[in-house]
Amino acid sequence: MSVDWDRERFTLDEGLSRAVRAVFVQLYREGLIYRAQRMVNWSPAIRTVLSDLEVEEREVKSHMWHIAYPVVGTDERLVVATTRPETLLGDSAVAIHPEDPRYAHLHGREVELPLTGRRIPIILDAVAVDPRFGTGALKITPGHDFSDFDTGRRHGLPVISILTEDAHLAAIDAVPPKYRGLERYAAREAVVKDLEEAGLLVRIEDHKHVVGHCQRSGVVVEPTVSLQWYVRMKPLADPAIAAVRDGRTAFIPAAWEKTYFNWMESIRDWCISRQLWWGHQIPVWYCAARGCDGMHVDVDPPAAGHACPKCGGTAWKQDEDVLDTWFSSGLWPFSTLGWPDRTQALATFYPTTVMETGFDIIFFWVARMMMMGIHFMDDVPFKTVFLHAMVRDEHGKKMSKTKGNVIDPLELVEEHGADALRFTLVTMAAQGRDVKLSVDRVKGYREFVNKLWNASRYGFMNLDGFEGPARLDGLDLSPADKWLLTRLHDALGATHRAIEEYRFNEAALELYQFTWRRFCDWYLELAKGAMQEGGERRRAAQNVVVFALDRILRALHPFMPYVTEEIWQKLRPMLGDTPDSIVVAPYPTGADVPTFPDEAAAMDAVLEVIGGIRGVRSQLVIPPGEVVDVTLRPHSAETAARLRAHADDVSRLGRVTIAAIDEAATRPAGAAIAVGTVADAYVAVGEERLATEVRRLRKEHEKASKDLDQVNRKLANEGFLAKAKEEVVEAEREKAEELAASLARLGEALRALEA
RNA sequence: GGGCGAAUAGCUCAGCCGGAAGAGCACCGGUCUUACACGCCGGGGGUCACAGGUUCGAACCCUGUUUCGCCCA
Repeated sequence: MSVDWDRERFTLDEGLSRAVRAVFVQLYREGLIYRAQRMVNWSPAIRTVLSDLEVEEREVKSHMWHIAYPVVGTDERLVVATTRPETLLGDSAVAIHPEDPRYAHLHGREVELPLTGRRIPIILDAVAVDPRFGTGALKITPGHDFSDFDTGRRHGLPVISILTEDAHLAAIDAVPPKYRGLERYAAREAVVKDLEEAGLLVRIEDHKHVVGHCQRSGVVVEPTVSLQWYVRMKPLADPAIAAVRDGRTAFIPAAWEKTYFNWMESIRDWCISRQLWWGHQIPVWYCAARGCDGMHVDVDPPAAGHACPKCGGTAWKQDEDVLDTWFSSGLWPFSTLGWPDRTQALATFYPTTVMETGFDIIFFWVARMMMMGIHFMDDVPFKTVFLHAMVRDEHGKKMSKTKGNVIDPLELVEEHGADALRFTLVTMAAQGRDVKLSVDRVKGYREFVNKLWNASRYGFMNLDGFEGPARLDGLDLSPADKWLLTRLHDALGATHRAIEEYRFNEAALELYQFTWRRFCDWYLELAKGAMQEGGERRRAAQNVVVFALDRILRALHPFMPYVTEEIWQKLRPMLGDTPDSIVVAPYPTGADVPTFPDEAAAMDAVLEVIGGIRGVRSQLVIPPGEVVDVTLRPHSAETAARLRAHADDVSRLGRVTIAAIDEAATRPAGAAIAVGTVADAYVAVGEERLATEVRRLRKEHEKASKDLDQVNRKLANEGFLAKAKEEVVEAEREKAEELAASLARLGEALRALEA
């Protein structure tokens, strides 16, 4: 799968722009777009309104100022608590709870608004006022607070906007001249100072509260009343909810569907106009005649001489605002394919298959594509939404420039390589979890890249005289070859399945384990024998190496693109007919790799014996340079035959000389005993090491004994025998037999040594 | 305040339909064996946050608690 760059698009391209206008006009005509005067989030930094989603709530340490408002006609003072003292200049009322006995006598009275000389009413409001919170009295500033705006509407209070669009105090009657032109925080200081001097500041408390910040600029958002365009969301959201509920679109990981539902079901209308200089200008033209509110809403501007339906005027002025960028992004799945024209591309590619993106824009983008796609195309925009993990810093924090905790991927690439970084990200991106990027792991996987390179190098070094193309038929494949091919088949199958299920980390780890643990650690070591031997054995090993490398490289390519392409290009001459680049080579599924289950199992037995010998050597501290005698005692004639066939491999990889392979062999003097499930190995370590060997065997004996007890307890449990699945019981029985046999031989070995 | 998720080896993380715990790094011992010391061989290390429950059997399912993270108000 690769990118079709011919289809690269920018949302401000002409075609997409036409789609945006067409959508706006249709939604307007359907009554789904409307214009309204409301309280909005205003960013004084970039001087535009923001949608709810663009506002980031953050907890900030601030203060709660308690301010006394003198009650008109009495000596009393009504104390209100506020986090924004400067906004008192725009207060329209003070609210108390109608049933609060403390204030019952104040019903119907007025207070004098400090610093202004204005009088404002005391109103009764059971919705906004919680008598248990603070002083039970609340200043109402409908021009600068969401909740106060609603309260103001309930009581018909005037809305006073005291701030300019860059959050300075405005030159209006409500604002005393001395404060005009002050920035909002400077105004706060001035107001607090003046209140204190006037004796109206009762006290200041420390207070933590949540404040909206502009996502883009970081400044505190200013709630402001203004006239904006909105999309009515519910009629669009309902079908989009249904589409996910009935499985027409599925989220992976599925847990995100909850997030989607949660938001969609409590969706609010979307403010789409923005006061920015760039973007899609709103396709609405207003009649320029004074006092006329005629409008022209269309894909194209009014033609010359087009008369206003209300006043007959012919002068028009387009709305200066532009649309929220997500408005055009929401059309992406069909606007990029030529909509509103019914193009061939649209017919071919819509609905699309997979949408891959970050969970942080499920609301911004995914949900809106769903809504717009269903509304305008009558079908979902994609069948699957795959949400990848998000890379966080080592402490799990979201990286951000303002926090300064960004790990620059280019630096990591510089240090460890692009392949290592990509592979690390894939292995760490388990479904539903975020990635805490660990540099140590990148280092670790860089070594994997290096390992692959060296393994290939070894392969090429042994290919002199090899003609190609690599093939598996007509060869005298050794058990080691067959073992490798069988394991390759399984690994590729497991990898392929994992990819199909979007478990990319499992796919990558499967290939890592196979490549390093099986291909490099075992097969290439085993193949050294064949390579040295020459003849047919060498020819078989060469073919298998080339065949396996080709599959490994192709399978790893999506995870380590550079090194795999580099090596693969060197391999190509030995592969016969291939595409020019690994990028377009078919992805291996393992289906075409032959398997030999019996030989593979036989080989595993041989590997177990080698492992046993190595374990004894290492634990008794016999240096690798020291080649020692070993006598093998297979537990069956079958194993005996296998070990004879692989005697060379056993001696080379175990660094031993095989003295005998005999089912009736007994321990020679001075030998340690590697007890295995298929064979025991008597390793000549010398009398001086036997004391250590006794300790080692005792430990093994103890462990086997403990394991056996556990299994036996299970098998003695009637509930287990009655209710567990048959194959589980059978597996436990086999385990018990194996352990009992090992235990017996370990006991025998110990007695022999202790005698 | 509501919702979602996490807690597993010293660190970073896997662990599928419930059958007795895995990787990478780090650590310890041995080793420059003719692809690779960025390597090879071997080893130690876990009360799966806590408390209950369901089950023959729980890291996994249920309930509660604690801590942390994210989203929404």
